[in-house]
Amino acid sequence: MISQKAKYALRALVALARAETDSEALIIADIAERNNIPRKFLEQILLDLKRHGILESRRGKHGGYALLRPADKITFGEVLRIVDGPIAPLPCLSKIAYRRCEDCRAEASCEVRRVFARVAEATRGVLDKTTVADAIDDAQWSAGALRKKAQRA
Amino acid sequence: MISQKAKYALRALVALARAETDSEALIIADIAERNNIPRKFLEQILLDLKRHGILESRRGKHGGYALLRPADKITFGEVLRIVDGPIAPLPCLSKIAYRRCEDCRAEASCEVRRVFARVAEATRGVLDKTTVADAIDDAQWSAGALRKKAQRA
DNA sequence: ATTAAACACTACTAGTTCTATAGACTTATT
DNA sequence: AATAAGTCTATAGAACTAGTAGTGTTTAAT
Repeated sequence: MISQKAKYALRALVALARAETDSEALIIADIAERNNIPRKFLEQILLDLKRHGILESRRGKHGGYALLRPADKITFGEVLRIVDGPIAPLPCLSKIAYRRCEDCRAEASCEVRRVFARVAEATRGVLDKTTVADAIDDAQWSAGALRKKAQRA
Repeated sequence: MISQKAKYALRALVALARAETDSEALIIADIAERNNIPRKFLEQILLDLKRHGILESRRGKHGGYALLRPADKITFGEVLRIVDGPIAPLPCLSKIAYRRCEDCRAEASCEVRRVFARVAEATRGVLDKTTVADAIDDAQWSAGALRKKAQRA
């Protein structure tokens, strides 16, 4: 399960990506209210995303948040790693924070690790390839439209 | 990240599956010691797996634990659901414990949900198809042996 | 019948993480 | 100067994690 925080972060990014189209900046209070996110909690999240190079902000009147990069350059995986930490199912499989499983006798021959290496690969295959822009596109498509994407790709 | 408990459970099952070949029962203390698992903690875990139809046990002298089903009928997914609860990355995507995301305005059009539905599918694709027997086989194979499995399948 | 070996069950706990909330501060606009 | 917005730090309750402890029950060997 991803955290509530990650869910909020991703919802906020989707909202900001939609606003991007009209090149308007959004203020925290609006994002929070429109997406059922506790305002003060969202403040921390957006600030964190800013510090990690996902968002930019302006203070004062007419301030607000906007994407720093285009929505098709922000992957779910990147956001998740910032907000929730490693995606890997085991510490010994993490790219960003490798840690040996202290109680594991021999990592190289660990059966559990081998299976979860495949899990990690599968989830990264989705998360590191799916961008915020993709998520918005998906939502606009009806069932039949999936064919069209396949054709384009 | 899966819990430490799940890691212990899977390691214990691998040990039991290996013992199965020689049709011997293993006692908790041995499994614990040989796999670096706290003994009393493991007791709880194995008991839970027994209650869920994965293991059988005998009490008293010459007692111990054994797999109730053959190792190729026990999937990682099943074990994980018993020990850690739902595998799904969002409550609204869980098969065994569906729960609406309370703060979500419209589930059907939720962009985050759509992306994680693909993640869920990918991880289930591995976890529900990989058995304890597979895990042991994998570990015995050298690199080239992967080809052989593909041929068999 | 006793004893020892093993599983069965319940309760508890220290530490950590999650999900916020609160409040003071800084910056920009009007 | 007043107001609207983001920035930063601290705190706190609830839930979860990873155990530990202790007692009870069953089985087999003597």
